[in-house]
Amino acid sequence: MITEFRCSCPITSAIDMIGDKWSLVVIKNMLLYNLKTFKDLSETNEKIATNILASRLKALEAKDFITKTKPAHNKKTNIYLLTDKGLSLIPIIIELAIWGDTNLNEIHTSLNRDNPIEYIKLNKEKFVGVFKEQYLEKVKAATI
Amino acid sequence: MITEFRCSCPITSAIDMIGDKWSLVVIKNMLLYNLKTFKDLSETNEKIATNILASRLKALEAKDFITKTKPAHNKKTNIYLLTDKGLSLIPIIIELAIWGDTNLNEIHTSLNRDNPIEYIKLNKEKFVGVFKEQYLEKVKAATI
DNA sequence: TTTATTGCTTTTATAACGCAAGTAAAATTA
DNA sequence: TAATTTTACTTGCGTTATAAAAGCAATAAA
Repeated sequence: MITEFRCSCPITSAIDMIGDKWSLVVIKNMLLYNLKTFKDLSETNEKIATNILASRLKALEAKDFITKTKPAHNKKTNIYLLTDKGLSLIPIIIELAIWGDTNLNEIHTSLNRDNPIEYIKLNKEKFVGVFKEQYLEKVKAATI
Repeated sequence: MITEFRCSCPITSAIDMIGDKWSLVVIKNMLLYNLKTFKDLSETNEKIATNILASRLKALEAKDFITKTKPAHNKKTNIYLLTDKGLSLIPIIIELAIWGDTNLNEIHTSLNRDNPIEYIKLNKEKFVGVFKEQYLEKVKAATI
């Protein structure tokens, strides 16, 4: 999967990089639910097919959004973690969350209302940092 | 093209609605360059195929992101305009612009540097309103 | 009245996605 | 230690989405 850029517009180019059906969904699940393994990521509500997940993880690693490492004590399980570049997508994910929450509740009645999205809306900038720190803290805690 | 929601996550659902390869690109071109006709939208740098454009405009109208009207004095040209719901995507588009500008310049050397994106970064919230007002003003000016 | 423009549709081809099954290596259980 | 399970994929094949090119009807301009 080679990323080809349609033109020199940064918006269109951003969509060329992460605007497919699955990339941001995978990154969201890593970020918000702290999912790290192939199995975890394959068992989410979105029900991604394993071949698609495999190809997407490979592409995300090639684009430096995630890293793939095997922990010393476990030769079987791969650990996928978000890089700084992956974390730089948080503002986009937050805007998608706000938009979805605000605009899709009428159409999509089964939308999840458990997220404290009102808080996020009022403090967007703050939550970019909050999400990033939370994620990095969880990663750190799991490593120790 | 029926939108089916993969699950009840607002982020995934937002992607289900506008996360295809073309929807946000078409909306961006309407918003930033004030493009209104099929011809205008088919002649952008992205070089969308006319069959894709036709299907995307139909879907965007069905989802209430745009309206399609024929002006009284011209029975040939259709005018496509963004609705309030279409304009509600501005924050997402802004984040994509900022992200693309910040992260893609090394990879994608031909990225357009003419946009005053540094201003936008420093005043995100303000520019959501600015873009919306600019668009509505242009539409209004063209109607009179 | 001829020609050009606009807004598409149709056709055909290719790429992406999705389901089901299979596989290999590691880890767990009997 | 052997058998089973788990994890992380790959493979094959059918379906859907996207793309390039051509065509066409209605309107507008010359």
